[in-house]
Amino acid sequence: MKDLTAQQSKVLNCIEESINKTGFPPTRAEICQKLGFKSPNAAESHLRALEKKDIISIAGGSSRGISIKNKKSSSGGSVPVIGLVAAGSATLASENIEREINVDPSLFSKNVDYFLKVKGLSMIEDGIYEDDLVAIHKTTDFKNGDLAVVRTEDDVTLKYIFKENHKLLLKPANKDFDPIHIDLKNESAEVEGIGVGLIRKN
Amino acid sequence: MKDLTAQQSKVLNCIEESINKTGFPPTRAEICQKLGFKSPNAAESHLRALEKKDIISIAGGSSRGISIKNKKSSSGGSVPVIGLVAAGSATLASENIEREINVDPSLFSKNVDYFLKVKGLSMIEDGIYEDDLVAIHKTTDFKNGDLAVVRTEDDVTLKYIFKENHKLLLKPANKDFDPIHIDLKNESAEVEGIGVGLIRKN
DNA sequence: TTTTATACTGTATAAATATATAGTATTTTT
DNA sequence: AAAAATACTATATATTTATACAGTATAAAA
Repeated sequence: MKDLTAQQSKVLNCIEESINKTGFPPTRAEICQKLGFKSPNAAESHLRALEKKDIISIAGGSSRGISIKNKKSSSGGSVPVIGLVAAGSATLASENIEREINVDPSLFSKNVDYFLKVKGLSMIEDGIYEDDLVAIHKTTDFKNGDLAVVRTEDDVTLKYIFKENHKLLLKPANKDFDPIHIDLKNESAEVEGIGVGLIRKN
Repeated sequence: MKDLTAQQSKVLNCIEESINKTGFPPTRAEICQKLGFKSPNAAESHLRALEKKDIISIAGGSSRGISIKNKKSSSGGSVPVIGLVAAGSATLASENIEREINVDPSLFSKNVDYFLKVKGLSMIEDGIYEDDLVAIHKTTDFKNGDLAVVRTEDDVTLKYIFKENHKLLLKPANKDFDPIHIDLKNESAEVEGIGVGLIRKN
């Protein structure tokens, strides 16, 4: 999905606020009043930009004809939290799920299938701490440098991944930890997913 | 609650249908069209009856200004995201809100009033990066060592806070940044809230 | 470099809309 | 039996509202 500009976000937010508060979408003039614009065309053009980006739809020829597209279901997505130790086997089996949390699926760039609770300090230099919840998008695809959940023959680990031909490099972000080199000719390794975000509880 | 007549129920149903289908309430004319009335006043008087029975409210002087009363509370926890630059003034004013995200309120230890989008690298050594969203619980209370949103005379900043008598220490987590010392006898500073969590989007 | 997108002000107007007024008729409540 | 509510048609109009057109200016993309 295309990113919204700061102003477009404000307009979108203004629409949401209006619907929540009054029960119906705002007029151009109301958007202008709330955001301090002096011309109705300021609102109009932002609305058209949002429409172009498929965020809202505008019913032609009717007042307040704005509706927000792909509204998520009320409860939002419930996403399981899994301990890193357990991530190896049947990842999403219920016995591995520590809890479920509700998150806005639109929060992260890609769909989040589960949160991985981080153990150890191997990624600490890049701001990933013990007990942080790393949002994982399940996929076997990755680009070099992605943060990946990798299942090796005897472990599951969260590292930066680099692949060159049959050689896999799993690189930690901690100088006290050594990178892991895997030769796919001799050993097996599978990418379970990539990290697309992080949640930390203080 | 007073009972609705058959016609009033039809009109109410028509309103609900319109909101579900289009995202906004109907006009008088649209109600007439759907229910086969030939005069806009037919719809009007039914609406006034529904208003009198406290089923709906009608916003005077605005089109489609119908809203159905006692609706369920809106989506779970919708929490605004605010840029650090804007955090100073009218913090939660709509023009400062970049977007809203839905989060599980139980996710963090304390109630989250807003997310602060981090600017700069002053907390990078403790895993708080630029554009991270720090979950802020609005309060003026704090303990020494808390991560606090502090409004000084000319800035708003996110730092570790330590207070001893009239002296305030705002400590960054980056050796390239100097701690800020504030003598409350000479300068003013206010704690706007404390950080209770963090969300990062990759 | 040119084009496209963003981000507005300012003015104007056709169309959409709420809303008042004047009726008629039936049903329900007091 | 009278008053009030219901349930409409019909017409009119002030206001709201969407929307087009003409500009200016800046930033980003091609």
